[in-house]
Amino acid sequence: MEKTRREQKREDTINEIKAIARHLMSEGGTTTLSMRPIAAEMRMSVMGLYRYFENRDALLTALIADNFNAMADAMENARDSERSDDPVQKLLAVLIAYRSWAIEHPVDFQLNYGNPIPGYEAPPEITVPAVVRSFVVAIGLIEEILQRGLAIPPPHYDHVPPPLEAGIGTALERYGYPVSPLALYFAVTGWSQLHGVIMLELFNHIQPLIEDSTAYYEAQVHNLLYNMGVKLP
Amino acid sequence: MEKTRREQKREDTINEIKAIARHLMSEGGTTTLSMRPIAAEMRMSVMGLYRYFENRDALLTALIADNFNAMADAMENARDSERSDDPVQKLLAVLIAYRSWAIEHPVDFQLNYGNPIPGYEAPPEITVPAVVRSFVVAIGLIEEILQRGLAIPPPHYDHVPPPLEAGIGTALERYGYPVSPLALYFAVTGWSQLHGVIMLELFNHIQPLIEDSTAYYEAQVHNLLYNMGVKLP
DNA sequence: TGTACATCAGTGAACGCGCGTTCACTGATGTAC
DNA sequence: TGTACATCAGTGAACGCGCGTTCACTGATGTAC
Repeated sequence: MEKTRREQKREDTINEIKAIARHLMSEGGTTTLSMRPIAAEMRMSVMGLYRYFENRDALLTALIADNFNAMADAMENARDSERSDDPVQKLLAVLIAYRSWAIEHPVDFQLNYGNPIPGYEAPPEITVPAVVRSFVVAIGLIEEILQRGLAIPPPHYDHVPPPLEAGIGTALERYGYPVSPLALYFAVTGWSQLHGVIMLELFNHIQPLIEDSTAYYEAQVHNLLYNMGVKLP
Repeated sequence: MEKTRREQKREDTINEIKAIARHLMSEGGTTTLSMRPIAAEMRMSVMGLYRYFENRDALLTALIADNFNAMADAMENARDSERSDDPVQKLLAVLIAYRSWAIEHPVDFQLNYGNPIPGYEAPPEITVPAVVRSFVVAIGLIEEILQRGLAIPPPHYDHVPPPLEAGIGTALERYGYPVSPLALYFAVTGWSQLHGVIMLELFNHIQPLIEDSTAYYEAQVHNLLYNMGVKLP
């Protein structure tokens, strides 16, 4: 079914609204996004916007959903376009792509992972599947690395710490993803470690100590893999 | 010199304003703090507040300075009240105290490390010394651990990665703190890793995967030390 | 192909609200002699 | 100890602004016959 002119124009307008919203957030922060400046920027009355989004929260939800999907796209793309078949190389590419996306889209990353917006809560049925998508990319590669014996974790790190076993088990059941508990544990560990690097960089906290934050992130990624017992070239 | 009744009352009022500001931020977020609700909560006219803080930004600055100092207090206190003389035990206590402070003061932590507040920038001459204080606690213990040979870092982690040497060197000169580059590098690494864990916990991102976030944090702290080559009991 | 009608895009005034800050003020507390 | 004065705490109206959303509307685009 082809798009009518009207449908096409509608889609364009929606994208324009989103783009302007992102731009305004880059200047005024994510937590104070408001409809009126968007309308002004578009040379349109405020109420015109309500033809496209039921209210401000609906616009936020659309932006957040876009962001999670774009991030997952970037990660999947990094995995699939890595020349080597080595899952270690693929994982490296995916983790690098994760930060690249965040640094190239600081406001979008902030909208998803920064302060909650007062009075707004993202509907889980929208966000959870999108988050799971990007998580699956990393965890799939970790599982493959473990199964193929490409990593030999040291004794203190070759098992899920006992107090965490229950929680990890519950999570695996809930999302029904067939993967070992250790792979999930490694994925969470890596996520939280790299998340900190990205957040500190995004808000300029780490720059006074580290000049080259790209090199710093890469060093952290290498540490992560070394500590899992992966042999890097 | 003793405080007059008036001075004492003034101090009390300032503390009351701050406490109410913190409470309001815990409900409405840090980025939308405003003067009028504070005044309302105190059953005072808005303009009364301006006797105590020149404007909203001055109030924010005071809150942020308090936070950094309280955090440094908590860390110094953990170091000094650790029974053992072992710097490894002291470092463990300090790192645990760091998270405890964040979890017990989520809004304060968010104010210092979360989204920047639109239109506001904390004056560095206030924040930098306060941040340095808490950094010094951790890095001093790391340096002692290294000097006393209590940690034998593995080959991939016993030196600052070459692309980072320059930046680390500059930072050491700037702050004039007599410590080895490797100690600073370890401190930054630990900071960024644990920062991620805390941020994800604070905004409820990690809870679906990890039930016991205290145990998770402790596992991360142990990993951190293991990877530095510290022998833990 | 032409026309009547339905749908959609966008307008503009208004409501009720909240914001930081200004200004000129009143009354209470402290101080100097 | 008493009094005149200075300082401080707090008030209340007003300014000019921005916000999300309501309502009733006009004009353009598409569709059915």
